Amino acid sequence: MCARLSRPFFARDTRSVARELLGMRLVHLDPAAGRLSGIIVETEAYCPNDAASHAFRGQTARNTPMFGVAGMAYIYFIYGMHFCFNIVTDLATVPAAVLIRALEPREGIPAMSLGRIDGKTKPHAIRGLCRGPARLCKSLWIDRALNGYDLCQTDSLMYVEEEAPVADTEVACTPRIRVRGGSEALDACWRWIIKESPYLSK
DNA sequence: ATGGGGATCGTCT
DNA sequence: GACGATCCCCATC
Repeated sequence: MCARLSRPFFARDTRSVARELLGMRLVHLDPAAGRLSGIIVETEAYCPNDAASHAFRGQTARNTPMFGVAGMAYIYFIYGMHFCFNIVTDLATVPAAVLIRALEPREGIPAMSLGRIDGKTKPHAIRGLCRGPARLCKSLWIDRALNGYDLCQTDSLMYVEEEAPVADTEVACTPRIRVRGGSEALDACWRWIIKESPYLSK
């Protein structure tokens, strides 16, 4: 119980990692907010040689974490106001990552709601706190400061905790949300969900 | 329940 | 200079 997923878990085929992350617990021990966590219910794989991946056209300043070590956070800023959280996978020389798209909120729910209050955004019902990649970042107090953070250090403040595996019968895969890059990238079923979860995006 | 548009800025062409 | 691995609000049905 309470084992943290270690680097070998992430240093594997990206699609397997995306599938097996379902049901695991993402934890952030935020110095100000305290212990925040949720069960992963929706993921997307961004694979090597994937036209929809930020790494597809080579290394740049933004995507540098994807070229780093498996188990690192890759956090990017999008639409001028949102962050999205990925975990780097596969081998160091083959850039790939899993986007975490939705969580079932578990611990620190009052602090999650607090994190959403920025003067513009209204408080959310629990169901909406982590439903979507940008919403879960906001609720878990994840931002630019954690870009490149290693989730696999023994004293890490952000990590994935092992939970009971989710059976194949509870899982489905679909095309990814809002990606570009040609029919192969559009059609590939590289988004994994826990079918009956009420906490999915979209 | 569903759909359109605005917000807002870092990144790459 | 364009646009994005998004979200929220409001209008309409």
